[in-house]
Amino acid sequence: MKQDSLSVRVLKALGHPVRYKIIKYLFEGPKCVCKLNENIEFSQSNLSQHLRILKDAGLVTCEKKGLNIHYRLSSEEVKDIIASTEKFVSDYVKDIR
Amino acid sequence: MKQDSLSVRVLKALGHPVRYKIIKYLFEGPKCVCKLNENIEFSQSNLSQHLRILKDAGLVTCEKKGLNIHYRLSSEEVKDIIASTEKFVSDYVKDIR
DNA sequence: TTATTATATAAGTAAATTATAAATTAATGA
DNA sequence: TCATTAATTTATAATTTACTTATATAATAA
Repeated sequence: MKQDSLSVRVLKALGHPVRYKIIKYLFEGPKCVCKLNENIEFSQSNLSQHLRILKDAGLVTCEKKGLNIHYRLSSEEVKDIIASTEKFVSDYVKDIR
Repeated sequence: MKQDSLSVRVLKALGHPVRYKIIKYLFEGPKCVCKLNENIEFSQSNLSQHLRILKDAGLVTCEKKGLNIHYRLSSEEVKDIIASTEKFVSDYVKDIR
């Protein structure tokens, strides 16, 4: 049941447009916060908080490089979660609204 | 980008302990609401609202059978989303807290 | 037709989440 | 050392979500 609540945390972390976008952007490889910030429509502070949620869920890790901090997917398996979700959506979810 | 927001909706729907539990229970096959209700610690009304969120996300469908309503997974692909999440969690997420 | 059962909806409220702004920390360079 | 830059943390306001209670709907049985 502990396992389940960790899964819920992961899904919840992914279930927000900004965090989803960050994760997909990290598919390309590690990015520093300043780079991520260019793609986010909100404040840098807000980005930082979303990154912490992703980190707490275990989805990303980070590494300091001088003044910058580089974030990356913690595992290639993160991509599988996104892939299965997108597969499901494109096969079964009709675009109502 | 519309595709992405549907994916976010799916992930968000799954990212709640009650809804996650419902989905996993439906792995066994279709269940009527009264049966689902036995496994949920909250009110029937609350269950009903969670079911609507799952339905709006396209994760479940329902069918009336007399007085009862049976819910089922809309697709076997829903299981893949859960499976990839659990795989990730068991491989990479350490059990802090 | 009336009562009963199963489920959904509505309205209200408490709790959680999201975003902003301001303050703080840490690394680097002058 | 002081200033600058990158990022985090803290506080808080705004919004959203979750749950409860009460009410409504729809199918069936009496």
